[in-house]
Amino acid sequence: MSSDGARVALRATRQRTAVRAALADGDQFRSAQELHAALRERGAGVGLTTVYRTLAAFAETGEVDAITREDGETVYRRCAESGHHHHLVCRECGRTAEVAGPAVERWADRVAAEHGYTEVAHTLEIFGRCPNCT
Amino acid sequence: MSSDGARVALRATRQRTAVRAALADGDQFRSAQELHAALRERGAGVGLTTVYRTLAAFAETGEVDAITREDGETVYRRCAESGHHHHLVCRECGRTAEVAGPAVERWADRVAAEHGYTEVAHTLEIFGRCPNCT
DNA sequence: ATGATAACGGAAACGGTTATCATCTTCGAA
DNA sequence: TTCGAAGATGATAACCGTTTCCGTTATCAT
Repeated sequence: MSSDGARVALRATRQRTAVRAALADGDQFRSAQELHAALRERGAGVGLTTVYRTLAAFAETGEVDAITREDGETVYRRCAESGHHHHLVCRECGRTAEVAGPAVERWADRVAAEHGYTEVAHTLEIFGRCPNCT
Repeated sequence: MSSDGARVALRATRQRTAVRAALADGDQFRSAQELHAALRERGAGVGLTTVYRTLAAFAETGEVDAITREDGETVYRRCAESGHHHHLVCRECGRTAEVAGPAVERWADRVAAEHGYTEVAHTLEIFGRCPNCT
């Protein structure tokens, strides 16, 4: 059980700072490629590879939320709430609300346990049309 | 005189029959590529493109379940239960159980309504390690 | 049987993501 | 302050599942 990957602090680099700054710029979910383009525009060039690595690392530590959209692309946003939560996403404009559902977590864990499953995780996203777009 | 855009029945082709037969062969979720290989092995050659198209069409009509795994690959299985349900998937061997969670459906709808969202849909998959693989 | 058109399928393109590997940076120990 | 090992970077090249392209073939109502 030496799987506590987030033990060693990440080194402080210009690139990681830049990615954080870019993330702080908005509260919408954005793809790695969009963030890469935004960084290039503001003059803080960061390699695409590094953007991917950095976002993956941030997601690992919980510093950002990462969700996989229906088309398979992964998008990131700095986390408003800490801890486990889900998202209510407008399929028109992308507006997102974070929602917590303790009951759902318990339900998922219980169902999995009833079937004898271990190391349980789950994905849950709610899609709809937000008030503005309705 | 159809009252709406009810879909025209799909034509009966050797390929669609073959894909159905391949799906009937097991009850695990399989990828389009796996099904394509299985079809080739049993001598019923079906183009990869056609396998993709056929599976997408079947998923559209509800004839098969399609879920997107954590790595982004889409996998298919013929549907055991009709109606809305979710899946408990072993991330090791792919074994799957279908689970219904009326309470979760209600929760999702309620949360979305509270935020003013309409035309609500949701995705929910539970991943874990099944008894055999633990 | 016939013709309109749905379906097919091999090849090439696509697009997001990851691997490679040579080079540069960080940071703690001396 | 200096030094160097481990960490981090990034341009490029794969990778891989999926979709598009488009000429050919099969289906089915008439």
